[in-house]
Amino acid sequence: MSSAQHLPRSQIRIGDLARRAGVTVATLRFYESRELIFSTRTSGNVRIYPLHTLRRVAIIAAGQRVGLTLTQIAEALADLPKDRAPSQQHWEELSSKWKMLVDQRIAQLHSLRDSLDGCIGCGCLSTTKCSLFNPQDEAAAEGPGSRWIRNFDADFGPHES
Amino acid sequence: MSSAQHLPRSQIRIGDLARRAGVTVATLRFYESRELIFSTRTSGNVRIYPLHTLRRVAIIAAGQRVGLTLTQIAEALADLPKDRAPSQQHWEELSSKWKMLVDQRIAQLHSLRDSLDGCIGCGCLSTTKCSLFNPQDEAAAEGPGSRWIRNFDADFGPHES
DNA sequence: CAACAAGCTCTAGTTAGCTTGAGCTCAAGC
DNA sequence: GCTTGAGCTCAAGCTAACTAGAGCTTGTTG
Repeated sequence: MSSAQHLPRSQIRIGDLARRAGVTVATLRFYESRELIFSTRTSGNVRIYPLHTLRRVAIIAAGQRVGLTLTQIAEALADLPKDRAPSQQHWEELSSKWKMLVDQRIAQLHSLRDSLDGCIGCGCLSTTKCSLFNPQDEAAAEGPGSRWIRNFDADFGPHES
Repeated sequence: MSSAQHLPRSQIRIGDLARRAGVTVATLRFYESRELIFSTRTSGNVRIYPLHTLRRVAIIAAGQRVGLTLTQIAEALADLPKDRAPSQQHWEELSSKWKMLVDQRIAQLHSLRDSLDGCIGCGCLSTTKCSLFNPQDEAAAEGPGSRWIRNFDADFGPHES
């Protein structure tokens, strides 16, 4: 089971896929368990991936870069054919969608930056007055670890400390 | 231990703090365990926070919005006085630093978007030519290949701030 | 034929940021 | 004097995306 001499060029075993895709074999098995990629097995139960899985893994990485969770990526990938490389049209749809998400995220960060800008001179940090603490851009809480600001319902009261 | 009649206005119990800050009491206790906020105790072991803790919590939320981890936020907060509200200068320093981080992040997203832009018209999905997919694939030849995606976010960290 | 590399499954651990729940105390009100 | 509500501690659980390790199989090679 070492070098893939007997495999058609269009197929690849997990170790080679991992090396070429730049992830670990464990990650690939994990992706497979999450149904992001698919394999067949040899008689000896060894995973065999179609070569274009390489592309799928690349798309997964791209999706993560965009800020999507694996679940969201899985949904996107579900629209792609499992048995061959995605067509140009497939990819165009996906990448335009993702581009829009990046654009949105950029816009959010711009408004966050503006808030910080405003705050620098201000320093009030008032939950009622300060734009930093009153974002109008309802945000997609992104990943674990980064909750978006929540609504501060009250101000600091009549007697600011 | 119900309504805070007997507390000075400058102090606040955890329940009220939670309500006014828009987080749960559990979260506040968690923040305290992480040394992001501090309390004294009554004879009955009840936490008493200085009122300006409200501001500290607001700053924590702002830091999260910027994309910092609680550890990074704790470092930033360590420069603020524990016993009173931060001065305007404190806040100016903090918010300018954070603004720079947001700017960096925006720049990163811009380059990501440019990659996607390039990819949309291209559709090649070529692992050799496409700037978005450019792992060390295909030219699988070892050697200093393209650094890619996965290290993209790596330098948004606390390293020296 | 034995060694060894590559694969396999399954379970558990990691980090971050909380959340949930059990079980207990304390002070006030009816 | 008992219920109620707010608090307390400690422990465990959760989600995401993996990582690590034990223990076993498979298949090629010297």
